[in-house]
Amino acid sequence: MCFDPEVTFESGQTFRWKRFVTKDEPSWIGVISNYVVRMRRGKAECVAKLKESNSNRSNFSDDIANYLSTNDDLDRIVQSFPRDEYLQNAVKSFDGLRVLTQDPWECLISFVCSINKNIPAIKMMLELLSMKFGSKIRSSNEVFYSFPKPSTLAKASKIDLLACKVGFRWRFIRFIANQVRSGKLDLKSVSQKSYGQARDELISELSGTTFGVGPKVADCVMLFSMHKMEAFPVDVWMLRCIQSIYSQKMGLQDILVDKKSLTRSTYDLVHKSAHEYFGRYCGYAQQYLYMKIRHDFIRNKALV
DNA sequence: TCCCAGGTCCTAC
DNA sequence: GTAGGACCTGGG
Repeated sequence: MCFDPEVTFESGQTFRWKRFVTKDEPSWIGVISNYVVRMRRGKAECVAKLKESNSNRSNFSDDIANYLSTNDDLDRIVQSFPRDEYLQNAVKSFDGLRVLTQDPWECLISFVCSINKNIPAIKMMLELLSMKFGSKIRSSNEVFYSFPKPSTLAKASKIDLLACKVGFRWRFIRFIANQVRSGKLDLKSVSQKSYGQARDELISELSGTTFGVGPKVADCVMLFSMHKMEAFPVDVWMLRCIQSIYSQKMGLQDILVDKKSLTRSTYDLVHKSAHEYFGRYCGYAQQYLYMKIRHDFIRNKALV
């Protein structure tokens, strides 16, 4: 299986993995389902398990395989991409990148936290939320925290949420937690629907079941937890990427000129064009492009 | 001090 | 239907 934790865990799709270097081999520790997992290239090891978990209902290797989307045929996915130089270079540069299949609830709250924040700040918020509202999982020499449950966040106070540095997002978090806890928003049933239906259901204006979930956050949940490959989250980085590399190829040059953000209808138009241009696995293409445009931008900044 | 950050919501045209 | 401002807050 082609999997590089370094690339995958730093690709902005997940925020709670921590990097360690032991005996000059880097490893990553994070929480998947009820397990604390140490991940190395091609190897996953259970470090600790949540005591309250029901061992009959989950199996370590199955949970890991599902999380890492091991059924994805990366060769076939990459073969389906258009032969353009920028994307092909991205695929070469970020070999081992996988689109994960995360828990939809954790993924949804993570990307609600991402609104108008940079990655270090998102990591901090999620860490604080887990420490304050999650369950402790003890390994031999360290303590980890599971991601908080909907019922816990649903009854969290404004003050306690603000202590986790989530700012104005506290309303979104508590509202969504209540919808999930009450069953009005059933993420499992959403995940079983088609991309279009599932996405619509997550976006507040159509369903009324969420608040604080627009097209970008919904697309992240579609791609990073429900494995809908047609999703193509368009954030500020993808907008820069499309403006500088793809606007002509996609016929969007007039629409995107000087744009710094997207309206709902322009977002949908960009998504439609991206789906047509990159094909049925455009979600994977987006992830390679996201890595490359950020990498190029940071490198260019360093050269200035 | 100002600007920005893996956006969304609300208001005024 | 759409542009423009507000929104918490930490860091550069």
